[in-house]
Amino acid sequence: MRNNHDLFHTIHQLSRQLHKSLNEALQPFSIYSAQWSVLFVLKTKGNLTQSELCDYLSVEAPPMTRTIQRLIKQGYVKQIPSKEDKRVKYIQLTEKAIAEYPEWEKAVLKMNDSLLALFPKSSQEELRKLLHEFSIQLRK
Amino acid sequence: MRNNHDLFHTIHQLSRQLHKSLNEALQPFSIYSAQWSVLFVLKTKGNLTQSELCDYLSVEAPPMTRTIQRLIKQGYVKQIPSKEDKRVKYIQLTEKAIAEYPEWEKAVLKMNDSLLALFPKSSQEELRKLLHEFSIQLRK
DNA sequence: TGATATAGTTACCTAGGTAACTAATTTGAG
DNA sequence: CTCAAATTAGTTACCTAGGTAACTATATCA
Repeated sequence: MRNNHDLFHTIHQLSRQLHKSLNEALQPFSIYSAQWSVLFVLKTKGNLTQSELCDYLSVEAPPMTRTIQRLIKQGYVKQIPSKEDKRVKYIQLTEKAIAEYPEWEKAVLKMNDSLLALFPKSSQEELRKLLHEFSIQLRK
Repeated sequence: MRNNHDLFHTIHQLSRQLHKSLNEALQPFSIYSAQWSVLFVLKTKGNLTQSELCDYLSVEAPPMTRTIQRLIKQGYVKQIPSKEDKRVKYIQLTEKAIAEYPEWEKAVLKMNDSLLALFPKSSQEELRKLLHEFSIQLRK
C-alpha cells in the first residue's frame, strides 16, 4: 500500500527531473521541451497533421495547438492546409528548423547521455521494458 | 539514441496518466493530486514545516505555498508559527481533514490497485527498484 | 554589527487537462 | 439519393501543477 504511493511518486518526480534537465539543455536555443518533442517527431516521422502529432505524443489537442502556434511564431514550422479535408492542417518543418536541428539534437543527446551515464545499460533496457509493459496495461 | 527519447517519453507519459487517474479518484472530494500528496505526507509523517514538505515531495517552495494556501481555504490544514524561529510555519491537519482522510485514502488505494491490477507483482517490485536506482543516480 | 543564509511569499513563466465552441466531413434513416 | 444527426480537426477560454526570479523578514555567523 505505502509502496504504491512511493512508486507513483517516484515516477512523477523522475518525470519532472528529466524535464528540467531537457529544458536546461535546450535553453541556449530558446526552445522548450514541449516544442522539442514536436520538432523531434516531425523530423523522424515527416509531415504530420496536428491530430497525428497528438496521437504520437499522447497529448490533447489544445496544448498541441499552443505548442505549434509558438513554433510558427519562432519560424520553425508551417501549417499546410490539406487539399482533401479542409479541416486538416499538416505541420511541416521550415528550412530554418532543419538547419538548426542538428545543434538541438546534439545538445539533447549529450544531456541524455549524461543523465544515463551512471545507470547501467542493462538496467536501462530492463527499465524501458517494464515501463512499456506497465504503460500498455494501463491503456487496456 | 532513439531509445533514450522513448525511455524519457514513456516516463513522462506514464506520469501524466497516473496523475490523471489520481485526480479522477479524488474528484468526488474536491481535492486535487497536489493537495492529496501534502495531506498524505502530513498524515504519515506528522506536522512538518513548509520546507520539510518541499523536501519530502521534491517540490519548490512557491508551488507548496499555493497548495497549502488552498488547503487552508478548504479548512483541511492550519499554519502554526514556530516559537523558536519566527520565519517557520508548521503545517497541521485539522480535525476535518483527519475525519475525511479515510475516505480519501480508500478512493486512492482503490484507484492504485486498479491501475496495478494487470501488472504482475514481481514486475512492480522490479520497476520500483530500477526507478529508485535511476533516481538516485540522477541526484549524484 | 554587518554580511550571508534561510523560510516563506508574490509575480510570472511553461506544460498539460477539460469544456465549449466552429467548421468540415461522414453516416444513416427515410 | 438526400439531408439531418453524429463525428472529427482544430481553436479558445480557463483550470491545476510545477518552475525561476525577486522580494521580505528573520536567523546565523564572522
